[in-house]
Amino acid sequence: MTTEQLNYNDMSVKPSGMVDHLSDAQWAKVAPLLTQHMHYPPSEVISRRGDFLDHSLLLLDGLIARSVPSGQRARNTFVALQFPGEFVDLHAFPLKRLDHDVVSLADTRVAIVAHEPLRELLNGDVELARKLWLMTLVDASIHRHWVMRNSAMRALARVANFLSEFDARMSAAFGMERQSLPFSLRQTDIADATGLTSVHVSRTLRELREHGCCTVVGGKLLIHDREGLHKVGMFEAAYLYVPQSEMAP
Amino acid sequence: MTTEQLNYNDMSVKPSGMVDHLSDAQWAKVAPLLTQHMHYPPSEVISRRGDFLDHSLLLLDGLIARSVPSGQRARNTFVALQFPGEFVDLHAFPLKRLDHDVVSLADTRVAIVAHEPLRELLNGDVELARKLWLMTLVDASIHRHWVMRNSAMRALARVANFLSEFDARMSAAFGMERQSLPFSLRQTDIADATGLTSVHVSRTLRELREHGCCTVVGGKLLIHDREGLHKVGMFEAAYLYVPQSEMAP
DNA sequence: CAGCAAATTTAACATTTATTATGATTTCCG
DNA sequence: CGGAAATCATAATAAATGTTAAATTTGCTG
Repeated sequence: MTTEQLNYNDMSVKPSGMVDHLSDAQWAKVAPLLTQHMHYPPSEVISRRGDFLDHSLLLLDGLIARSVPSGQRARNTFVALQFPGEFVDLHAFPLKRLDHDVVSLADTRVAIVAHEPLRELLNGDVELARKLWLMTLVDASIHRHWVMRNSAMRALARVANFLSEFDARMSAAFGMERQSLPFSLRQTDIADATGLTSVHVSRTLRELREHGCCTVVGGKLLIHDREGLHKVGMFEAAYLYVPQSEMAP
Repeated sequence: MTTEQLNYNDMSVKPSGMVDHLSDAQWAKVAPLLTQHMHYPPSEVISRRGDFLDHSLLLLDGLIARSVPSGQRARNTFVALQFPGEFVDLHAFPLKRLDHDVVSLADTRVAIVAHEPLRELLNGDVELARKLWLMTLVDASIHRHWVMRNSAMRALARVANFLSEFDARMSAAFGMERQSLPFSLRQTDIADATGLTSVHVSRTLRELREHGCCTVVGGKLLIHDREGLHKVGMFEAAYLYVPQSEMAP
């Protein structure tokens, strides 16, 4: 569908996105561990809460949610989304036990990193180990932002901020900003991610549309006015710690 | 703010709490780095969002909030609390730049770990480095729980769950469960941590009192019915990854 | 293309939580 | 001990969001 996909098939080329925190030399050490790929259709549970994992996943293409049972409703709550070029559950390497489900939200391709060879690699490369540590800490920074967003922002700003983050992280994954992004989330998924009901998400998206900010339609997110969207959502990207090479195109 | 120089012996006993993830031998390596102590009165800003840190803090006594400007209101939002025996901002070691303020919520003592000697120590001890990585990942797991709590639980369950976590983490810090805990949070602090208004927190605490679960009064949290409190708050402690020695007394 | 299932939109209404304001209580200091 | 400031409690009201249900649209599959 897009040229970016071609790059991901060849693991010798470092994907854009989070793994851009790694130098080319570091990527050259990690890539040989990514021998096995998997493909999932949307809405597949890839790993389950409570599982003890002996491997982690690098997301190559598609979209993944990290999901926990919701406090009171029938739905789930998304505690994180992962975009192409990001590790999905690297925290399972030190932590072992998973505290959330891993669910595909699109046609999704991942590469598997077994923990045993990863341990050996990292034992011999302190700098690389620190980079991987850093990547999990960027995840944590994003978690903190989600706490703020879902605790302290009203629906309109909340959804605008969420979509701004989606846009920014997709831009990092693509290596460029776009006016039209693939968007495989349903409104119930936006609801799960923002702590709103899907009915209210529908109302809120209409508002954003009427504001002239953006439109979600037909599996696409159309950004009409990025600056306006950021303003409504009070969006500032610092918490994403996007690597340098992404910022200067 | 006051400074104290400590000798090596004061830190030779490993505190309870999060650092219990370390073996005694590992603690013996970390303790010599904790030469400088600081003391803060309540409501002091210890580090600021945007700061580039060359050190991290280990909380010895008191309570600390990690706080960000709130999305829309005049208040702040707490994205994390740290308890004695926990590192406050160890993530600043790989990440450098702080994305939140660090604020004392009680009379608070911390030990300072400079990053430079820490780097040298960790370069020579892969296992220890992995343990510190793990500690920051437990923080991240707690962040995810906060996302769920503040996104998907109603006020009563939310506050009950929050107080259950407070109890559980204080128990880990003390090395034992208590019926009466020091509780230096004001109702506005609970509001900042749960994404409610202080007025609604007041109502909610009354409800918990009337349920016979617990009472917050006079700087103390009195647990009348721990099981009932957990039930109202749907609290399950797995996400805290409390080290073994804490669980089996 | 028909027909079905899923997803979205809309409306009416209910509930939860926020806001504002005021009085009561506690805490802190001199 | 007294008085000021902070904190907490409560009430009345407003606003935001949830709930339920039905109509509409979309997308998919045969």
